[in-house]
Amino acid sequence: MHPADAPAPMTPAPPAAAASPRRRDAVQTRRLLLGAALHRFATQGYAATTVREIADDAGVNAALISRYFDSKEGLFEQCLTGVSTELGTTARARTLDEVAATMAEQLVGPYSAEHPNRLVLLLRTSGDERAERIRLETLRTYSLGLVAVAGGSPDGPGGEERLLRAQLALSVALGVALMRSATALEPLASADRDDLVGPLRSVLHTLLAPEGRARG
Amino acid sequence: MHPADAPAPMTPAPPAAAASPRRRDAVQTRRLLLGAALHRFATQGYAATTVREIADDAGVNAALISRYFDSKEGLFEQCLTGVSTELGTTARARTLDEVAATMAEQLVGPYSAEHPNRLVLLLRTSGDERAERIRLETLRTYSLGLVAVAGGSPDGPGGEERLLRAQLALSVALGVALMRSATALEPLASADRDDLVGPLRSVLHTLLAPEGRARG
DNA sequence: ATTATCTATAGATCTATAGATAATGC
DNA sequence: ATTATCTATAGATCTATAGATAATGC
Repeated sequence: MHPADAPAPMTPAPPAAAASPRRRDAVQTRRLLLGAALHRFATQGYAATTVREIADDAGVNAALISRYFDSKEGLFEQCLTGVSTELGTTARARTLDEVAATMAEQLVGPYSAEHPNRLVLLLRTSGDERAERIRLETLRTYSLGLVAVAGGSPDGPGGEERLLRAQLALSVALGVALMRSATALEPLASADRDDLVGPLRSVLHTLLAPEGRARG
Repeated sequence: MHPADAPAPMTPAPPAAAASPRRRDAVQTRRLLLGAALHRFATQGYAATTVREIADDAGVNAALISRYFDSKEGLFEQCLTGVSTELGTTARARTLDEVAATMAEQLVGPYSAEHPNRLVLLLRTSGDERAERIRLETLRTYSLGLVAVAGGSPDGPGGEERLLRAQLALSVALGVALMRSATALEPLASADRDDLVGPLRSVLHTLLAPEGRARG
């Protein structure tokens, strides 16, 4: 009931039955760790999360984080990479309305509630240079994509302003994501897809639509 | 030049001259600690910040944090309280355009660049219950204020949607603040007041203006 | 004498890792 | 024999605090 307390492990963990034999599946273990890490890092941030928490959530031993990801830092980096490619795949929207719909879904997600939005990971920092580059590159690509969907170009006259506006639009999505993840402010915290899609559409059109069509 | 590296101390610190005698000003020390803490907590978050960093920035001994604020947690709480009252005082805007102007100024601030926006503190969590309450209350008050400025009421038919939209508007400001503080995404990161105020105004009107006037 | 400040440190983490244990494959 | 997993722990923090030091006021 208290979403901040104990994020359920990705898998109900060893069902505590008669001492089940050791699981022994490197691929699955890697997956479980990534999932648990994504959740913790997104919810609490990098520094506030311990490798022990992640391992416990995943139901495996903490030493395996070093084994499979070298370090906590390496695990964080892999989480970022995951979100980045995931975003790349999702970016199929061809119109601003589709972008709004996608954003709304990402905000509410199959995740949310217990499972926070993966987007917020793009606002979490670890201090690591390499992670920083991944994050920046992802945001840059995303905002350039927005400019393209809006039918503009980031070059030429007015291009920089279009890019700025796209980044502001992106800030909206990330801001909402973080607000929902970091606060219990109602009604925002429990707004559903349909509550969000309308306002998001308006904002996207206002910021990005070619002049003269501010409202969808 | 690297804003993330070494946030300049609030005061050039002991000018390293011939061993100056101990400063001895409790009020000033408290102020210096609060300022340094605000900066660090906003930039790095609670967990990633050490009391030692804060004390060094302020140019005083770390033990004084316990003395004047009981604990790191107490210091964080005081920072939040500060931002909260500061926001209360600023909230003099009577129109959406004034709100946009205020937001733009807060985003660029007398702070920014080296000094990050204080707003982002509202998205930083420490896990402490009391801090959480302060934060939530501040956000609630702010969003209710936005509804009022827009000439609406949070009660009655459509009231909840107006409140949701106000919270989305607030998310925009906080999202932009955090983006600028956490990433070097250009042109957003170095946009100035004038670059921001126009788009912000559009967004505020879109989200909050009484029907029919989407654009300023 | 009072009180602001600093020194030194106890106690509690937290990450990373060396080496032991236990499944699986041959 | 190989390799996934776990145990145990070294070493590096980090916070909080007891008690020493140094300004100021009387």
